[in-house]
Amino acid sequence: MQENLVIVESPAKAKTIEKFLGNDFKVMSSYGHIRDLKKKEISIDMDRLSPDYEIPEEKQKLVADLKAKAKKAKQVWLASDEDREGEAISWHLCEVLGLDENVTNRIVFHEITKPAILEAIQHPRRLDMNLVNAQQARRVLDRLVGFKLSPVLWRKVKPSLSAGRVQSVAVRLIVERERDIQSFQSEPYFRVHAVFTLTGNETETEVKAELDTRFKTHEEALAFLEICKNSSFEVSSVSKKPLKRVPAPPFTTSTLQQEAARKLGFSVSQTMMVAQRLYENGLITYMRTDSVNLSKLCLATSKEQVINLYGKEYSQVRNFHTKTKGAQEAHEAIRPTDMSAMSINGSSQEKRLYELIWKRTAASQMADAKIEKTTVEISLSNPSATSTKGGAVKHLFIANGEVITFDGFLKVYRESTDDEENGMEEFSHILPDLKQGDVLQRKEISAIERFSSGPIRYTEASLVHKLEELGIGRPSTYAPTISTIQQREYVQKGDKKGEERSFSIDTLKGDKVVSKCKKEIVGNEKGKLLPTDIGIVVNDFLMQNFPNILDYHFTANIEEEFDSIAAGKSEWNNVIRGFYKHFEPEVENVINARSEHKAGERQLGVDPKTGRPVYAKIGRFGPVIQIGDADDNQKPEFAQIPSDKSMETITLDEAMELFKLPRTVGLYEGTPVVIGKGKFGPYVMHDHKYVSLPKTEDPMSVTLETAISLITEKRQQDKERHLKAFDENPKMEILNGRYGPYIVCDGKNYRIPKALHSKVKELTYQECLEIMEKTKK
DNA sequence: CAGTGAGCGAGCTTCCGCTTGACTT
Repeated sequence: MQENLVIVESPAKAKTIEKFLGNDFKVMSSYGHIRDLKKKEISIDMDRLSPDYEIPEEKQKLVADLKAKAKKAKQVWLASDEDREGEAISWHLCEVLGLDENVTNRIVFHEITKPAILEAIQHPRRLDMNLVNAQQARRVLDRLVGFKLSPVLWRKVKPSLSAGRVQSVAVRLIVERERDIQSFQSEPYFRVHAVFTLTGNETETEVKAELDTRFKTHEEALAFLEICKNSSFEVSSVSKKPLKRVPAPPFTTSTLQQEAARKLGFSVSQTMMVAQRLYENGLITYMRTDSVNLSKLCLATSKEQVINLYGKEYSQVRNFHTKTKGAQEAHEAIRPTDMSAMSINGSSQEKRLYELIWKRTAASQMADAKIEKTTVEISLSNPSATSTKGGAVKHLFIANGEVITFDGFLKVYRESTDDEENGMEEFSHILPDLKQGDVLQRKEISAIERFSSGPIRYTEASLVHKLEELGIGRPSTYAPTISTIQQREYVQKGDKKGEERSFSIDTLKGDKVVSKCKKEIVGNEKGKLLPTDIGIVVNDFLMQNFPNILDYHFTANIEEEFDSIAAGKSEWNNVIRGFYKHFEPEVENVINARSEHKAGERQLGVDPKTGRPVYAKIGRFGPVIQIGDADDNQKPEFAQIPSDKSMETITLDEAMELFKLPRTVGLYEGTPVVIGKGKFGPYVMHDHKYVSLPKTEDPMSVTLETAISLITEKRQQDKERHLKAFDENPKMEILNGRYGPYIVCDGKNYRIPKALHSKVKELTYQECLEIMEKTKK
């Protein structure tokens, strides 16, 4: 029996540490927190503001096990993470396992290496109750905010909604960004590009340059091209400047999520799932971290690897420091556990994520990239322009060239940006050797119309980045927060279709200016976060009634108070009381404010036929249009607002359109024939069966006759659908679908080769099995 | 790839942070 029991948070960590510690030590895991506020109740005594903890059902067995092992051990070592949450986990362990907090050993380490663990064992300390209390304050505050605000939303907006310190700010960011985009006015401007030629000894090289001025109007741009017509061009200066690029720090959770999204197209939760597997297989360090620190061991092996692979001049050992607000740095940066493995075995996703992590880590230990930037100024002189304006033409063409003189870390890794327009090109542009006084020939000069671009929508990953910047949320909650706001339908991940826009290009070539008008699609965005009507209404409601909670600095400010508790300068109950004193009456006021109307409700006008009021509002099941009031003697009518319209902007006319369908066109076989509109377009419904309306038919004017013919046509089709059944296997059938005959078996579909289409009815059971086998992959 | 589609009438919903479960033979 081991004399020592060490308790850590993660089972994978426990396994590794046990190897370092020898036979006297048993290492177990708490699997995170073992105790929490009750799930379904507020669980806080409102008079004393004291929390009421319980061990959740799913943790009972584990806790019993820990208890038994702790009893047998002579010495228990609490080795949860060195941050607020970790300290609290240790305290809960003390309480639950019946350990004396005044004597129990508390140890911490920031990296899972043998020396770090042995070092930690040498320097145990006692539990830090101030830190524990800071955590209790954090926990209680979040519960109060969440469990007091959410019910207000149930009453004023829609049941089952939620609000919280983190998620509500995330939604706010998205709603405000969307409004910024809507109100952005794009302005046109004109940039001038030139292609010159330099005639040397029997060679002719091209020089591309851009004018240093952007014109506001088409007229100015054309006037400038006119000046160019009989201008001469000369290199007026050449300057060379060395630049350097430095590698990005190693990955944290947030930067890993961003880069995996940009480079691999992973969603935030996908990244975390793949990383979790890599971690469990011992391939990378812990994936939920805000630290950019690397262990000494990693620095040493990285150095060795870089020198081996790329040579000594590529190596540069670097230590990085975290700048992120509120970072708690309980772990290392995310890195391969063994830098000598450049790649691993595993699924393709695992391989790709691992390689990304390897490259980022290696690059962080590599030399700066050196770049030589050349700037060439090309002046133009025009005799006639000079005479009219009394001076030389004031504009200059600028040609920029960048040559990588030493690639350094760029050999393995370059960080991406969210700005898709500026990709790699800025680097590789090479200029010919030019000298001051060189005369250039103009080949082509074009004025291209461009448009100022507004803010861009958030992606999952860029939202995480923003939250981190504001100090809101933690590495373990970024992914869950992103999914919560989508689950609540505050936000949707979707595509925003671009709009077509035309722009002008005027090109001066020879003595002629050729004008063209081209078209482009702009603003096409994929996988961006868009606010829904519900998200907008909830946000506006919370902003109006609880602006302090939604304040972007609320978390940062309250964190200062938690820090003060952790430093022993304030008492945690007082901090919570101070907050609740203001918060509670606000909640009471809002919930008691008697109002006939739901949040976000808007009257569009009156129904032209009946004169009853028409509203847009969030109904029991989402955004609806309502005609009439609930207390009318005539019941109100409802229609769902389709997803391509928004509650904020829908007009009375558009709203009234919604009530024109479904409409009954008549009776057939004694039951009504109804024309409706579903999510797949207009349809005919009769006797609980549906037939899609062809695009050529207008749902508003389609007649009973055509509807009936569609119904009978469909019946005929259904009859012909079942081509063949088999006695051998009732689950197998040959069906006729939109794309011809196919085999369906146990819910799965298999295509039949074209050559057999004419004789599908003769296919035997055996033959079908063969086809299925072949088309499986 | 292989068909889809309504209207909803009691009781419950909800927070943020830690961490991975998964009953047998």
